[in-house]
Amino acid sequence: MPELPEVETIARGLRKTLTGKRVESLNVLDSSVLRQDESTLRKLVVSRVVESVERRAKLLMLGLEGDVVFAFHLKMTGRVLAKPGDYAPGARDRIIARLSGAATLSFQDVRRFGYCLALPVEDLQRWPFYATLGPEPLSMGREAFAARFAGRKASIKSLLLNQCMIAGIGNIYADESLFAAGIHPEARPVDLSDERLGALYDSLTAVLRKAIQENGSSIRDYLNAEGEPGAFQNSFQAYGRKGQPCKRCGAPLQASRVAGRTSTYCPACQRRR
DNA sequence: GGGATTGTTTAAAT
DNA sequence: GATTTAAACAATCC
Repeated sequence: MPELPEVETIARGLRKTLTGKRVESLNVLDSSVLRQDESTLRKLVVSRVVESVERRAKLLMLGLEGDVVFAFHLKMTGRVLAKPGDYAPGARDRIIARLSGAATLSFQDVRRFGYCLALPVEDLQRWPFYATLGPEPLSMGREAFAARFAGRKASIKSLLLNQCMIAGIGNIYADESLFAAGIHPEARPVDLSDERLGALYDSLTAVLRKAIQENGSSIRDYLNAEGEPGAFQNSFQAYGRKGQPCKRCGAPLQASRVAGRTSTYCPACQRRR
């Protein structure tokens, strides 16, 4: 579930506690979350200082001393938590890093869909997933967004979820932004004016900013770096509200399968074209 | 126990 | 080749 706002919230929390601290040891409790040999990971991570904590798309990226990036993808149920130095690993922990200053980084994932990967920065652009990521929604701008989507014939929902088109959007924020803009998930950009695409951009960025303010959305698994849930799930207008009244017009929300996943929308406020 | 859940990759179709 | 669609996959929950 962690999408852009959740990963951004985690990054902000970790930045405060991990920046400037040195990785003293790494404990791999479940090697299935690795994308490389444990020895390679260890060589790239252990004994390096954490210089920065950033987010790109849904990736959490620790910038390490010596131009190395330690990246985490949380997929559905991953967590990255800042714990005290005496933290004892639990059943969900996959990787534990002990840092100077009595800090522990805990990478948890019940379902093990998530992964982590350390790379020298010069190899980042050779990582196909990273190299093909689309622009960041909060910094690309309204005109660039409209131009990028204009003329496309796939459903707007599938394009919003496509990380090559735009980075960091998942099912929650796709449904919420389409509701806010009054656009049907199956609408095709080719049928939408630049004005409507621009309005979608405004809705999308407003939803993302509000969600970041609220520390993300917690459905069942997401926690921020401090182990606290987010609050944006209390502001959902569409996601997961099938059958409940539209908060704008009162009509019952509908759900259908678009781009292979459940999409919840208001049949009255979000017309197909 | 079957269906739903999700982000990404891969394959297939257009 | 570009674009679009669909299926597959990971593991767990209810």
